[in-house]
Amino acid sequence: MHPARIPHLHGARAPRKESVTRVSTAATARRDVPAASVARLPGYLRALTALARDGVASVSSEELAAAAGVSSAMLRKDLSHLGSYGVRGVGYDVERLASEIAAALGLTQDWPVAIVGMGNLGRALAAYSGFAERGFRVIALLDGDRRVVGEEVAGRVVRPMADLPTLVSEQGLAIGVIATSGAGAQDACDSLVAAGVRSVLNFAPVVLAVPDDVTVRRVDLSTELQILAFHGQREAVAEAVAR
Amino acid sequence: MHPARIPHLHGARAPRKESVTRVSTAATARRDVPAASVARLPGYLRALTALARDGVASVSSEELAAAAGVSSAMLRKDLSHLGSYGVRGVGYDVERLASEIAAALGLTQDWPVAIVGMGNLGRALAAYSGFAERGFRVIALLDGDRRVVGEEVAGRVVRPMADLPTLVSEQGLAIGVIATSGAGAQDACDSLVAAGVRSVLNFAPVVLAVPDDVTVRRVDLSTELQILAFHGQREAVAEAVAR
DNA sequence: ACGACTTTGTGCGTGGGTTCACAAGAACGT
DNA sequence: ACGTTCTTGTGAACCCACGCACAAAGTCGT
Repeated sequence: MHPARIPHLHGARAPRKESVTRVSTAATARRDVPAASVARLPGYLRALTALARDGVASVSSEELAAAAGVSSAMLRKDLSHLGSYGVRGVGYDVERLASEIAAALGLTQDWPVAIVGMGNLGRALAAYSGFAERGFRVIALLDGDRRVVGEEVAGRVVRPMADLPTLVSEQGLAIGVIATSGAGAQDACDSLVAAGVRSVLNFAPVVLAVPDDVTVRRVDLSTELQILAFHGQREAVAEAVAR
Repeated sequence: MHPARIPHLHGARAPRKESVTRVSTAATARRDVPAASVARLPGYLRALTALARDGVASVSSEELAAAAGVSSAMLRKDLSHLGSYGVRGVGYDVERLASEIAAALGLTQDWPVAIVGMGNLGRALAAYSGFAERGFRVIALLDGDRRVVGEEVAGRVVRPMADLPTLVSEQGLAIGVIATSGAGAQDACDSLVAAGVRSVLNFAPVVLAVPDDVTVRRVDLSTELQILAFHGQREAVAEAVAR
C-alpha cells in the first residue's frame, strides 16, 4: 500500500514563526511525492506505454530511465515515492507499473477538458489528437467573441463562455485550456474559475491571477525560444573564446 | 562552481572539466547565470515590455516581481547575476533593464527559426504571430513528407528537409522547432543537427537523443495535462479527507 | 540447498536554488 | 548638512533535489 499515509504530519516542523508559506500553498495539500518527481511521471508512463505496445513485459530501471531520459537512480527514487512495485534482481512489470503510475497521476478517472479561445492555437489544439490518446476528453470549444461562437471547428460547434457553468455541473468539466490572446487570457481564466474549474493550462503570455486553490501551468513558446537563444549565444561566445 | 547546466539528458557521462564555459570569470561577469534564473528572464522581459508600453519609466522590484509572478527577493537575486542596474531607494529604469535583459538573453542578434513538420501543430505555429513579435524570424517551413512539400502554408511554400544545410549556411538558421509526430521527431532532429542547428524546441512526445553541444527543450501538452490531473486529484482527496 | 549474480530500494553527502534579513546607498525635505 | 525614508544588493541559512554507493532481496544454475 501507500506508505504515504503515515508521515502525513511530518515536515510541518517549522521553527519559523510564520506559517505563511503553508497558507499560500495550503490548498495543494502536502503530499509525499515531490513536485519535481510528479513532473517526471508522465515521461515514465509514456515510455512504459511504448514498451507495452512493443510487447515488452519487464524492464529494468536502467532501461526505463534511458527511455525516459533520466538517470536510473532518479527513476528508482521517483518510483519509491509511489511504493515498491519492482522485483529485485528482475526489474519492473511493465503493465503493472504503468497502471500504478496512471493511478498516482489520477488518470483512472475522467478529466473532461474545454479549450477557450479559437484563434490559430486554439484551432490547432482542437484538432490535435494527442489529448484523446492520453485519455483527456475534449468536451467543448469556447470563445468570448460572439462572431466566432457558432462557427464549426474540428467538427464541433464553438460555444459561448456562458455555457461554462453548465459544462462543469452537468459534464464534470475539470480542466480549462486557455488559448486566447494575452489580452483575453485573464477574462477567460476568471470565467473558468467562476464556473468551478480548478486546473488551468495557460498558453497565453501572461501571468494569471487565480485563487490559491486553482492550479495553473503555463506553456509559452516565446519563453522557450528565448531560453534557447541564451544557450545558443553562450555556445557562440564559448567558441569565439576557444578560438 | 559549475556553469549553468540545463537538466537535459546526458548519460552517466563523466563530469568534464570544460574550461570553455568557465571563461566567464574574467571577460564577461555575467555568463554564469544559473539555469533556473535564465528561465525566468523572459518573464521579466515581458513584464518590462508591457510597462514600457504603458509609459512607466521606473519600477520597484516588488512591483516587477508581482507582474512576473515571483517573489521580490528572487527577482533581485536574478537581476544581480546580470549586474547592478537598479538604483537603491528608487528602483529600476524600465527601458534600461529591458535592454540589459534582452542583451543577456542574446536577443540583440537575429535568431532565424525553421519549423519542421506541417501537421496540425506545425501549421498553427507557422500561423502564430508570437514568434515575430518577440524578434524570432521564421525563415522556413519544412516537412519530410514529399506530398506536403510544395504546399502553401501561412503564405509560405513548404520546403524539403534537404534544404536544411543551405538554410544554415546561407541564412544562418539557428533554431529548429520540431512539430512532427512522435515517430518522425528523431529523424527530423537528426537532420537539423546534421545541418548544424544546435538549438531545438521539441513539441513531439519523445525524448530526443542529441550530441552534448545541442540544446533541446521540450514542450509536451499531454505531460502538462497529466500534471494538472495529479493536482486535481490531490484536491479531490484533500477535500474528501476534510469532510 | 546454496552460492553467484542481478537489480531494486534507500541512507547519505553534496550542491544548487530560494528565502530571509539587513547593511549599503540614494533621494528628499528641512 | 543631516537625518529620514525608501529600495537595492547580498551574505547566510535553509531546503530540496540529485547522484552515489551499498545492503537487501530476489533469481538462476548446479
